Amino acid sequence: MPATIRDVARASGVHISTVSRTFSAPHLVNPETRNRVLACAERLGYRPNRAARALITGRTHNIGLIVADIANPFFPPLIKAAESQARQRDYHIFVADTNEDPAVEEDLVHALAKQVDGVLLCSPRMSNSLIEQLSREVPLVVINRQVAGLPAVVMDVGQGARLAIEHLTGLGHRDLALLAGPRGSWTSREIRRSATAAARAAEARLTVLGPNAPTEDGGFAMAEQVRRTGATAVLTYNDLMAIGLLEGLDALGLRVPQDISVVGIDDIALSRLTRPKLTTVATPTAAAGRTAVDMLLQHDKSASPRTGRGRSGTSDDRRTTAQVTLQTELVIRDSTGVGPAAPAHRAGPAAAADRYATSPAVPGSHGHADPGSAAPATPDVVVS
Amino acid sequence: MPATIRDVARASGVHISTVSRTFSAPHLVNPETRNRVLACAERLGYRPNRAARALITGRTHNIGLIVADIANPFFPPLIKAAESQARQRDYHIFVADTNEDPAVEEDLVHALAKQVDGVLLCSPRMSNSLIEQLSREVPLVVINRQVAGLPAVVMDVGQGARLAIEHLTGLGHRDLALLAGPRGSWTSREIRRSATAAARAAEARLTVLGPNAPTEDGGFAMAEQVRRTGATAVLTYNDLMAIGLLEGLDALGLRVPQDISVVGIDDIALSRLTRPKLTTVATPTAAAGRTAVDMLLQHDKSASPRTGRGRSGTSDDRRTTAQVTLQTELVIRDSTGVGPAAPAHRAGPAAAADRYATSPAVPGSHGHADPGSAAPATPDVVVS
DNA sequence: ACTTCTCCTGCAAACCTTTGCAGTACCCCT
DNA sequence: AGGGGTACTGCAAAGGTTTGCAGGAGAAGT
Repeated sequence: MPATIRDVARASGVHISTVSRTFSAPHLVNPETRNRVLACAERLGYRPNRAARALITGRTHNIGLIVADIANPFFPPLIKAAESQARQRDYHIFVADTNEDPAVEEDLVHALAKQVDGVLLCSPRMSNSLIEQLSREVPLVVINRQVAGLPAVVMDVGQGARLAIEHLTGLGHRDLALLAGPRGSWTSREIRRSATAAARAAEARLTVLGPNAPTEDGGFAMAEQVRRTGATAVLTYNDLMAIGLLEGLDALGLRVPQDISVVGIDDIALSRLTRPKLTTVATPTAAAGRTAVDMLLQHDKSASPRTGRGRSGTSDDRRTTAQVTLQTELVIRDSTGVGPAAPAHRAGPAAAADRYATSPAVPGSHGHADPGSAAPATPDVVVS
Repeated sequence: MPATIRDVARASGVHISTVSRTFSAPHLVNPETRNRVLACAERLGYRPNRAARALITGRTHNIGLIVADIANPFFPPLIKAAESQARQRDYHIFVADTNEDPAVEEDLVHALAKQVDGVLLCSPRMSNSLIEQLSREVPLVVINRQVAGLPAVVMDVGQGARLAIEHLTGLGHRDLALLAGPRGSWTSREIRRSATAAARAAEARLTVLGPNAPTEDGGFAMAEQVRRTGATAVLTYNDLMAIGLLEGLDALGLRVPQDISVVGIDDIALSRLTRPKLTTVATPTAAAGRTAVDMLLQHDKSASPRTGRGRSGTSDDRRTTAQVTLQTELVIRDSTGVGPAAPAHRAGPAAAADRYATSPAVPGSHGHADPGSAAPATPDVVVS
């Protein structure tokens, strides 16, 4: 029913190749002819079939973006950044959600494979070997994970976790807990590794609890267990869990930060709205999205315009597969306070602020977060 | 570089059609042959090219889902519901975000057109005529909008707005304000229409402010203007704006609900976490997502397997294009209280609760929202 | 032994484009 | 008049798959 190139050719009395050129290389066709063709196309409502075009050119001008859970506020900023970056380069982004399920993840890569020029794999839960295998099917860029031989952009959560632990031990906490993330998460492993090391260095005890669902519910459910560890400070895999934990602790009658301190990771917009405001590790999600798109597109210059004269030449120009690491920083707000071993003259949530350079500029989105006219509005303290 | 059907055929010594059948109609090929083919395919890492397959079958088994703003918590539940429904029917969903920009919206429909079997257009900002035109290019189901001749699923926000206004006037408010949504939003028009009528019926004054960006910032920015209207109660286009407004009013030193009442629309998860908890109109987003997928797939049975013998037959089986309307309900929490004209013996936020049947069951997601052990935990009051 | 079936496989057209190559027409120079 | 451009257009192959049709082989029925 929809008009094809042939219909337009017939209607305007030219060969289909001329119609094709009218759209993909207008300068090659006589202005007069071109206008006639365009008019017919317009009249018939013709649009080039992108699937057919992709079949022969090998380029779809689409990018797939697979995320673990679209409902996690961590992802939207990344998605939006990727989209705008892609749009600038005349590409479109198709997003898909895996529900944290590795099987769905694999399935989606296959589904996207031939309809996109590459896939951005965000926080994948699959095994490394599977990812490598899939990368032979479609160009891949992984985000929040390192896979040998694949381009990747990771946020340095290891450093962030270290900062968080140092912040807590600096406040006098000696008994720490870590709420780990989901099984298969590279990020969770990094956090655990780094937090463990930092705790050991500070001679503090660290209990790791998990794996857990990286959601509010996941955090809420662990409140009781956290209490049982006797920890006076907790680091969580992400902000959502921290927020759930906040609620859970509240339900248990524990006050934050007086009885127990909580630190999240991600710095989602929501973490500024909780009571108390959440101390957290800020990750540069937007930058990650942009970078990933750039890496994919750059690596992608080696198009395959028709098979040409066969597999001659050195098609294996697997140039240095870059791995970009983005820095993180600690944003100190109100959910962390002094611990039992703290110097006596210090007290209150913000007591530790003076240990660091005070740069009140916080890179977040909501400029109005600290209205200024209302409560004292302690500015965020940022450590990096 | 990736293996094609021809490679597999050559390797297993059969014709390509046999390979094709091995994958798309296994029962038609001798088990022995089939195994040989499968083995070769496995060895070569062959995967059918979905684009090529779509070209000839006319079916991609993909569905496009276009939303206005993926960062708005309203959408993820809808997306997830659509995804799981689609997955059940062996379809994949590709999501794209328009940034609230009608031009991007149109562009995306074109980009998706030939790569999906249909597009779910969620809260479109385009003109009706443009939508109709696009619907000739690819099957469309619109969500949160009514377009003549197109299948649609809408949530009855009109009814919701009416309930909200009646709730407020019932509490004794006589001066109301409405924070409208973005230009081009059908939902916003519906709300406005219905709210105006309800206010008139109750002989209350209603000031409409807008259009506004449907975000926290959008709500925050209007606090001052709301105050200037002298209204004692406000209804907002969505929860995000209501939450922003809450912050804005707080910054102005106005107390909610003592000085001013606020009602949102959507009942996003976040609205249960604000202080005070937000009174809001709950919309059945998940059901909408599921329904939309079903409508698309059902309307889609009329596949076009090859052009066959031409345009014979009655291809114009444009069967009754259904329009489904989903009910909404009012969830009364703590952001609404009595107004100046209220009976004297009533006071406090929950004072109006007894006016309605008290059904504490709220359909939301977070089962732990009311821990029970903590504060009195007033259960949500639901009106529908 | 002949027909009729069933089961399997191959052939080739079709889907909608893009693009290298070749051909035509015309103009400009010398 | 002849040579060399330039500007445009047509031809046909190619991309990877599906599928109606027909043919071959063997089994079963008469």
